[in-house]
Formats: sequence, structure tokens, C-alpha cells
Amino acid sequence: MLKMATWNVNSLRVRLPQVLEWLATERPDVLAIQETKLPDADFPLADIETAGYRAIYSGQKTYNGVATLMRAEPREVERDLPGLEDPQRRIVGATIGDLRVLNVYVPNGESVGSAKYQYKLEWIEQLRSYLVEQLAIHPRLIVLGDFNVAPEDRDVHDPKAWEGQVLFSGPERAAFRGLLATGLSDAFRLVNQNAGEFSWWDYRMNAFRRNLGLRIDHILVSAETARTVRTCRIERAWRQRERPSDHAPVVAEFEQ
DNA sequence: ATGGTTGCAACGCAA
Repeated sequence: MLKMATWNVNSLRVRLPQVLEWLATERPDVLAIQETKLPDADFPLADIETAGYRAIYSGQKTYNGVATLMRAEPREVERDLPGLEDPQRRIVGATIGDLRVLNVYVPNGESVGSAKYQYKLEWIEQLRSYLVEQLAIHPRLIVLGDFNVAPEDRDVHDPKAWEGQVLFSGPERAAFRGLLATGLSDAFRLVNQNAGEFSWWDYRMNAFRRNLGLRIDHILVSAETARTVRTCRIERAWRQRERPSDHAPVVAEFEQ
């Protein structure tokens, strides 16, 4: 079984001990991390390598930043979204074995109608055209990360209250469906049809304790890869820990 | 009810 995961860690500096413990416990083949919030010069490569992993990363000071940790040697590494001049570090891609793996941190969007919301929609559209190109080259494609979009009512604790709000607005959900329309499937929904399974809970208002969450972290797989998905789960327990990220890891297992 | 919490970095900004 090949095991791949995504986790928005909200500062790799703060969460490094949890990431190392998580790697030791789960032993995944690939872990995609978002919101590292540190420049490449400060990336804790030695700790990652001691844990038995290689790493590729694209970071910046204070905000954003992505890293992919893996056992195998990465090839054809890319750190930019083609066609978008963007100082924000939000994507890192690599070929790992016979899989093409894209790790993404989609913009949050702040609020509907804001400049950041517009940037979010443009970023997703740019990602969509890139996926069309990538799928033509790599039939075994996996796109995983923090998409900052809850696709459906069952991915939101209170869809009526969230209707029209950022992370769940119509245009964001339509943009997300556009990503799927390139030929990708949501790995979680291939194996789990439950409502009320979330990957992110706000730090405020005791949202986790009350399970006021959204499912916004996803593992999208091409048709050829979808056939091999065996499990996909959200590891809520890591959101319950002392000093947690506001996101839980999402893990998928594939038959080799 | 426009709140509240966390991380970064220095105080407001982003999420």
C-alpha cells in the first residue's frame, strides 16, 4: 500500500515536533504540508532527513509556504504555477515513482467580493488550466492540499449559515467543480459518503469541541489513480492535541 | 453579536 497525506500545519516551526511524531507513527510515503510560514533558508531539512524523508519546499517569510516530504527521490520539481506571476509560495510539484504529485495551498479568499477573493478565484482557474496540461503528460496525477473550499453541503456543519460565505460561496464551489471536471476525483468521496466529516475547525469559539468545522483539505486523483484508492480518512485526533494546527491530516492509501 | 484565537513579529495582518 502506498500512503499519501496532506496537512496544513499552520507554522512548521511550531508544529515540527508534531510532524516528526506523525511521520514516525504513520510512516507515509508522501506528506504534503501547507502554511510552513518560513523561508527556505530556515527549512528544518536535517530533522526531516533524520526521520528518513527527503523534502522539497517553497517557502517565504511569515505567510504561506508548502513542502512535500517523501521517501523516494523527487524528480521534475516545480515551484511555480505556470502563467501566474506570484510572489506567494503556494505550490510545489514533483514526480515520485510513477506518480505526479502537486501540493497546493489555495488562497483563503478573506471575504466574498474582496481583492483576495478575486485572487483566489483567479488562482484556482490558473491551477485548472495547469491540471489540464499535467493530466495530458501524467495520467497518474494526485493533487493534494488545502483547497480552502468546502465542496458540498455535507462538508459544512451548517450549510444554511455558510451559504454565500467565503470557503463555501457559489463561485468557489463552481471553481472547485472546475478542477474535478479536468478528470479528477475527490478521494475521500470515493470511499466515504458521510456528512459532518471535517478537516478544519476555527481556533475560536470552541469550534472543534462543538464540531463546527468544514472539509476543505482534499486529495484529488486522476481516473487511473482513482481505481487504486483503498482508504481515505481524516485524523481528527491531531486537531484535539495540545497546541494543534487548526487543520487535521487527511490520509489516503492506494493499492500498488 | 462582525465577536473569538493562533502565529508572526512587533502591532496589525492573515487565517
